[in-house]
Amino acid sequence: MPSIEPRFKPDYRRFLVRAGLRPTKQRSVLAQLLFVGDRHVTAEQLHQEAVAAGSDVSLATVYNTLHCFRQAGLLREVAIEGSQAYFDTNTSNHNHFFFEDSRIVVDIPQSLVSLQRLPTPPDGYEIAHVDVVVRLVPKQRS
Amino acid sequence: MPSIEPRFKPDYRRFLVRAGLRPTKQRSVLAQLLFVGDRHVTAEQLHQEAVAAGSDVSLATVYNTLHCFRQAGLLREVAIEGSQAYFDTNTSNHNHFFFEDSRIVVDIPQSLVSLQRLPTPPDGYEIAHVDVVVRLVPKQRS
DNA sequence: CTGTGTGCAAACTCTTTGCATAAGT
DNA sequence: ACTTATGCAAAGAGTTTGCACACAG
Repeated sequence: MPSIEPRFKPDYRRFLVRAGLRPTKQRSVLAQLLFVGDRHVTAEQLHQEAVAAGSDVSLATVYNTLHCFRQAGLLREVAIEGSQAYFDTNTSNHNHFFFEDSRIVVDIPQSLVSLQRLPTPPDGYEIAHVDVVVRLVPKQRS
Repeated sequence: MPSIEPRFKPDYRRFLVRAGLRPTKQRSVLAQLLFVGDRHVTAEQLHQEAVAAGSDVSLATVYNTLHCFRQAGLLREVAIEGSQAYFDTNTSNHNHFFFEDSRIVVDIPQSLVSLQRLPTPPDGYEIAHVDVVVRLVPKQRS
């Protein structure tokens, strides 16, 4: 039986119910960690945060919950690095910086970049999403 | 001892030498399969093609060779789908369509899309590459 | 010959799954 | 009560690695 800190904000219970999800302790804790602004986390990161916060959620549940949130439209999964999945709490169509040294993902302020024109999708298809990732490396010398 | 079809074009041997790589049989075969235009392959795909072409290269060698080619600047690795790595024989800064149903990657003709302006990279960093992936799903109805 | 590449199998990482237990309504 | 979520451990996919053998120069 996991010892979940019972002092989670009840707001997140309502938040989950509104999204059509059962407000379990684990989901409340994870929601509380996730939806505090625009975040980009891996399952492993979120799991460690939850453990550090005193609630020993299992990694499998973190995965389940992330996919559950994704299906509910609360998160988007972004493919940036080969093997690891990043989950983005900002579900709108926006762009990302990726720091290749630290493997950190951050949003690019909306105004700083924009596509001049979208390509016409091939027949029978429509555009689901446009992902723009600007990959950054440390500058060589000054 | 793998039974490699000995009729690989010697051009690819020179091609590899020019890139600073030892022209082994396996590398020649893989180069011949890869560099016939703009291709986007996974390791598994390329391995199957090589086997189908009669040269039983091992999957490990396909991985080794792909990374070797990437380091030599002959390929670029594109992160599109969570788990699988796609290798792109077009190393220039261009854009991609990704068909989510068939998981196929194709280049977007250069002229069809362009970034209006690139964001200024944060201090100490420079832009290594900009990846634009336009994700396509089958259109709902006609 | 000498050094590098290859093949195999095992290891590894990230993710998913099956099943018994626990929690939500 | 009934249903759905959780936790664990095991399975799974994709990729990497270690080591003996083979090949290129």
